Amino acid sequence: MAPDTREKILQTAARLFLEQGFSATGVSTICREAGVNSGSLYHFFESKDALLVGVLNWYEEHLDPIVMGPIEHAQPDPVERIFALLAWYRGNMVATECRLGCPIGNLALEVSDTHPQVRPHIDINFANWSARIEAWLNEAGDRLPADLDRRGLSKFVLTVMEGGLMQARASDELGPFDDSVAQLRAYIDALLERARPTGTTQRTEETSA
Amino acid sequence: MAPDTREKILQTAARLFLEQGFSATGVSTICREAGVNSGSLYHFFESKDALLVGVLNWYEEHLDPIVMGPIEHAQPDPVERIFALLAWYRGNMVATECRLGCPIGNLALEVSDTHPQVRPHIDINFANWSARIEAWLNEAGDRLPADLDRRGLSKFVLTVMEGGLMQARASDELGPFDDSVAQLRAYIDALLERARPTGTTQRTEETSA
DNA sequence: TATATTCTTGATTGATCGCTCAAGTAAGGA
DNA sequence: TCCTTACTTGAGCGATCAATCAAGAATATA
Repeated sequence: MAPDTREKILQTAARLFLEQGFSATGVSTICREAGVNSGSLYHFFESKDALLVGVLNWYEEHLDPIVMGPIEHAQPDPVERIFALLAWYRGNMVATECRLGCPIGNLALEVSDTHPQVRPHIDINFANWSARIEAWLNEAGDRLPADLDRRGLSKFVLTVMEGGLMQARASDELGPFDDSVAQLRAYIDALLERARPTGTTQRTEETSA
Repeated sequence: MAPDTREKILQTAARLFLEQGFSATGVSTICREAGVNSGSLYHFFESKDALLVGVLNWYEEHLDPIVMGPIEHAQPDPVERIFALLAWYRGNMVATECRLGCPIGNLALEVSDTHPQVRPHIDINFANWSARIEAWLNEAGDRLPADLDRRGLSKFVLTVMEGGLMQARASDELGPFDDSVAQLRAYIDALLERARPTGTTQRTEETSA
């Protein structure tokens, strides 16, 4: 009968780190918003840094059930799934008026250098994300060129997502994100075209010969 | 005969914000490392936030003389210039063992939401950066398809740079950055190929017919 | 030289920082 | 019932935070 105090602390900290950043968020604020005393927080986490690791583990555990799972279920086509995922992040930016962005990306730039013991946990989150993209690319089989570096392309998709979100937040406009996704679409369309047997054309999905 | 105290403060603050982040850097640390008393700092900057704006103005003024200018001079080909620029950032990452990254990108994620009066100054830095890329793409003329969205592609190049640096820092490896640049290269190669008159081939630069 | 302005000194402010701890309550097993 | 462990309480620790200010030094103009 473990209390949900720990979970409440994790979710509150995750939200505040996303809204304000790690350094700018005080432990006292986390306690107040979680409705918990500092002694309880330090019962479950030995330091603010340990709490940050807990938050990153929380994200690692919830990527599939919250993000990847629903998208895989909603979009059967592995290539379109990539753009459905990017559209999911776009939807978050619309809902927040170009705020927040990606919690892992934010922490990556804030603490990778200063907290070397935390960095690997950020790395794992990114690795899991792009590994799922790589699996989708493999699922696409010979619709993509045989000599394509699918692992490299999977990291490229993450690059596009993070870089697009960054510029969207900086400009307070979705334009740069949409521009980036459009360029990625053009690139992947060119890859699909290159892998297509000569003499065939395709405009909508599931058309062959 | 304005003293160089202000400049010393700006450069010290820029370095510390890059190494530690904005929130994690104390004003007292800036003063100590700049060899200045806090009263002097607050004589030139009315607050820590105003100092941050000063740092962003400093970056805006130095992008051309420090980064873009030398690269334009060293690489005459406008398309190769893009990859020379990316190689310049890669060189910084090699020199710092995958630390620091881009100072503007770091600040973009840390303060865009919490300091709305600072965000436009980040936006300007990004806009200047991608505007230069756009000028290079225009310089490439009909080597690129006429219907290409060159402004969108210029933002895409910034996306690739920032996303690649982020993953390089998170993984402590240049791999994801190199992967991303390689995918961008493949995309731009495809664009060059598409714009090439039929019946011609090209492998090295400055070859025609 | 006289005067005004610019810049520097550095101690000090109240607030907040991450964190501790002794005491107390709750819950489970025997 | 007794004992142990798990968890909570909340005041309080020393340190550091961003920022202030009265005083003085340096500099420029006249």
